[in-house]
Amino acid sequence: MADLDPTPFYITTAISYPNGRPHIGHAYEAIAADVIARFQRLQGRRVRFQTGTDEHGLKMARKAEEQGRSPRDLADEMSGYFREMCDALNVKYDRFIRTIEDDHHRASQAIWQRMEAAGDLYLDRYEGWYSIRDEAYYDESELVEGEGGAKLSPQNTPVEWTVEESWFFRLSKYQDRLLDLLRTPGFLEPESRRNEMIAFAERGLRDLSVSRTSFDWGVKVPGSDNHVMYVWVDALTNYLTGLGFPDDTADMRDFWPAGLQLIGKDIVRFHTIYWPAFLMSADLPLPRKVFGHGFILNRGQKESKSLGNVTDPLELADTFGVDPLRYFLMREVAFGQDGSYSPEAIVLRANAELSNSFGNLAQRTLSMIAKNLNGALEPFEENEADTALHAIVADACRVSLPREFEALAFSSGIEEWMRAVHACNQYVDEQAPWTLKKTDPERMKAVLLTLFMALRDLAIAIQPVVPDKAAALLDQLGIPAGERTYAALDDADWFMRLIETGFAVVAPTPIFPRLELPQEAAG
RNA sequence: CGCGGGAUGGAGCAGUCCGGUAGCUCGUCAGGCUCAUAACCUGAAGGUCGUUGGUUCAAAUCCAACUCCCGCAACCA
Repeated sequence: MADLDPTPFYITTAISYPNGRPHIGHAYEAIAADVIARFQRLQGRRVRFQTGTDEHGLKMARKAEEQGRSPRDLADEMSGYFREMCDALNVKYDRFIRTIEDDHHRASQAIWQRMEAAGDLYLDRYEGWYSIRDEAYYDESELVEGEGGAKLSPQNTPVEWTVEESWFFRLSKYQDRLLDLLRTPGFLEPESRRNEMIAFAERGLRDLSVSRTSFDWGVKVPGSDNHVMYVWVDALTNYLTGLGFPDDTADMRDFWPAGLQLIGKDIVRFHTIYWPAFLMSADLPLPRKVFGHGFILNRGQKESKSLGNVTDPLELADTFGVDPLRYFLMREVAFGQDGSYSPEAIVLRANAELSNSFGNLAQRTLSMIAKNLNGALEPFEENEADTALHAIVADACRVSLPREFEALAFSSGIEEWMRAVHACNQYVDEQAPWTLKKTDPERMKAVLLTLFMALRDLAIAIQPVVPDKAAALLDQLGIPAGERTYAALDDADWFMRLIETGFAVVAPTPIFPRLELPQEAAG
């Protein structure tokens, strides 16, 4: 049956913990989610995309104290950087959520009460070896022995046996259902992460401490004013908050459960064990898919403040441009695995594929049309070579790229697209329109307009990855804003309609100028 | 026996689940073209797919063992 009713699709990123500024990893996740959101929109689906910041918890409170200001003040400033990053990278969220917001507190308390009503919360004591300096509990087995047999944390800080009153969540109760869920194909990808989580759950799940009394920067536990919720309880709930939970809103009905929750590989456990268990307890549907992407390494090393190799993603965007950066990240790294970046790699990839292959194809084609056809579009007769090229381009744009993107295999999807680009350049060379200009102007016209049509398909297809650049090219091609969806790729009449509008190609300016390696990076 | 990731032509990476012409970007060499962003196109050289053994008509891909590399305190996706 034809899918006339567009299926709603809800995609979320993890919300970022803003106790530091955004780094390349945050940018990567936001960009990937945005690419998926744009892709699904082009497919005709109703998409809702949420990202934001997770601002509660001890680390934020402590950081604010260090700086002699309120946690709220710190959160306001830091959260702003994350929002700015999204805006600068052309990440088009429907909501940028902040966990300090009132509706989020309300939603978190509501899910808490549902878990409590289900009999899954109980008050007990949290006991263990606590390091005041690390602000963390350690297991007996993690401790090391210091001088005179003193017990020390793995960081060589003193620990003492501490007892704290805490609410617990009956995670153990959900072990079997969670294992079933984790074994469900497609729920957790990529597969390596899935195996890891199954192994974790099989080892046995212990009840989870879900409240703290040692600080108050968080969501208050209903009925226990001296407790705040463990940050993950409230953080995970953000995905519901944005849809209006606990109210019975249209957004909740349409968009929950989420179609895809995109997260980093380090927080897979929270999203595929704790989160589904909370949802089961609250009797809410479970997300359809969780994907744990890999890390972006700086020349093969993890970025860290101590190594001093942290790069501001906005600097990268300034230096290389937003779209080339987006393209690089989606093209260079196999989604799900770790990847590596460097200024050289970005310049190399963007120049080779965007500037030399695709950008130059557009430039040479449009220049010739402007120069030799006065920019005019006309009906023409297609020969076998033209038909063959059309078939290659159409297949890449309508079949291969969408298939790969649907599977979150962005790199191979783009590779398929590049194949079509190469086929176009090859076609230009074989047809040699500059020769036809003298020998067979009619044939030259057919060649140039065949390329024009190919460019339009290629530009439409690649929009999710390089939205601004693709739009600029589609503008040069005169494609109306409303005719740039994937459905338009199946429209057989667009070219005739465009001709009728009298649109004329003007001498183009390069869409993807070649990038230069910055001086400091070159040395 | 902690957990996980990785080892594929000169460099960086796909492919491994569902065995069957080893793919991509860059680099090298030779040629073509001159419309175009010193871009484009063609051809060539270069790989025992970490090691060893096994299964199979057939293994980068499945099985077993082994070697080496990288993460796993904090910052942190």
